[in-house]
Amino acid sequence: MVATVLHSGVVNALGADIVSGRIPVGTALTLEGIQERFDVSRTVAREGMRILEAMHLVTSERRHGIVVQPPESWHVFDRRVIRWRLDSEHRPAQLRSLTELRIGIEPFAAHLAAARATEDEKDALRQAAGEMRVFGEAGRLDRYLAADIAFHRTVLRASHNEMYVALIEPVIEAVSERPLHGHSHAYPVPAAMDLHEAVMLAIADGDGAAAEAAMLGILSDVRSGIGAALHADDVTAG
Amino acid sequence: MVATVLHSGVVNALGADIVSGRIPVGTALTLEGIQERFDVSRTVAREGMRILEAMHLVTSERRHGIVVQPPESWHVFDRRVIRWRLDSEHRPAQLRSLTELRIGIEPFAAHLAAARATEDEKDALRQAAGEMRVFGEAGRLDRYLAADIAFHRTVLRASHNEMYVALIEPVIEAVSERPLHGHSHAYPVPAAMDLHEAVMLAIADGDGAAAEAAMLGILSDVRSGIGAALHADDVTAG
DNA sequence: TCAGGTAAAAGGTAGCACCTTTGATCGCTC
DNA sequence: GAGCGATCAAAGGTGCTACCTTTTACCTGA
Repeated sequence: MVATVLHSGVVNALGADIVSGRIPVGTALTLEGIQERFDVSRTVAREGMRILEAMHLVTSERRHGIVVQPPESWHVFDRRVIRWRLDSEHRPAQLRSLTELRIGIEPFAAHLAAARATEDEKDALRQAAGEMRVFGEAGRLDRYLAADIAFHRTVLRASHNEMYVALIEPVIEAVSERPLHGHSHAYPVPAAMDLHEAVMLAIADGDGAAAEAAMLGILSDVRSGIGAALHADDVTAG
Repeated sequence: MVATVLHSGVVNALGADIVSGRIPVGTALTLEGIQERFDVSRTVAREGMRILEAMHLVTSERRHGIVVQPPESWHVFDRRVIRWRLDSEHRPAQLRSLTELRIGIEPFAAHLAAARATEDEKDALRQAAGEMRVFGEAGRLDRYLAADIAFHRTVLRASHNEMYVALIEPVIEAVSERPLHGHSHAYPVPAAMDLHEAVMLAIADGDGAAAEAAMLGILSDVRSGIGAALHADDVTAG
């Protein structure tokens, strides 16, 4: 928490506290309280609050103080909000949300990639799929996972849609954590390698429908893993 | 642009300028320049910059000033960034991105909704689907569109995934603009009403696969509308 | 070519005036 | 005496000014 700039220390600490629920919704902070807690000047406290306000974690009103907002209004795609939730006890809920998001967007991202991938991106996909095969068969799990991550990252980038691109980090987070999501069978399976190869070939071939279908195949076991949580009652964030 | 708080005026003006490209990437602003342009104090200028910095529209470095960042680093899901892009000459590109996002997320949102919708949400879907039928057959286009919007909004909300919920406004924006996306045939068609009804019934019935399939049907003509733009070269944001 | 000086610009501090909202107190009426 | 409106003080964010500190790009000169 060594802050090159002071306000980022304030933001990180308070943001994590709010997102984790340690500071409950509705709590009214004051600038003076923040100044004292972090031993900073009013300016620093105010700039920190502006940042949290931009994330919709708090609102600031005269006479009312700085009021912690409910999760519904948070900017849940903000990198820092995601990070804070992953670092809190809400990590499982955050990973579930991310995985569901991934299930939604990856198939059509593959479709778009088939239409828009550059030669460089196609090369990167070929290499990633190849490495998954090689390291998967060799039992090199770490390298296999790295190739897997590179593959999915490249597909999203190759969609050339800035919103899909913006979701790369969150999706990668979900990909990396896959084993935690009820995905019980041994991790590198031949079927997965085949499917990644199919996605790669379809994208290289410009066949959007095939790329989408193959990506759906990759996600099918993630979907069944999520299935158990589908009727979960505690799906509200916070 | 009447700003109850001064810094929001600064943020809105500069944000729109940056996002539209009127202030090119790499431009270095200074606090002093901002103070003069908007006739505000240093405090206000700094707080405004903190907000733009939180959106990753600018970075602020000593000696360099406040440097405008490239579109890749923007927080493209920030409501204000989307709004500014929609209000700029990049509106078509933004709508295309949003429509592609919608195509990705709505089917699985329907799937999730089938598992998680509350009774109230199911009621809202029934009502929206019913109104689409009634107003569609009566030729009341405005009411038909309103019901359509309510329907899609409710499906996303019923997914009970905060990330899908956070995408409601952007998706609605795309839904409202559908006619602009090469969607050429007359707007309220019986097939659309049938499909919305099918989604509603599947969700009410808890049948995720059916809900997803029906939603894919709703999106099929949006997808064909996008098809023309699939190989567009100017897909980079900014 | 490298060392050191210089200055630009953000980072940070301090403190004041002001505005809005809240809520308590006071006084008037019935 | 009870209720109701007016007034006033305090809280706390908003905004401004002034000034010092720190970083670092860039220039100068050996």
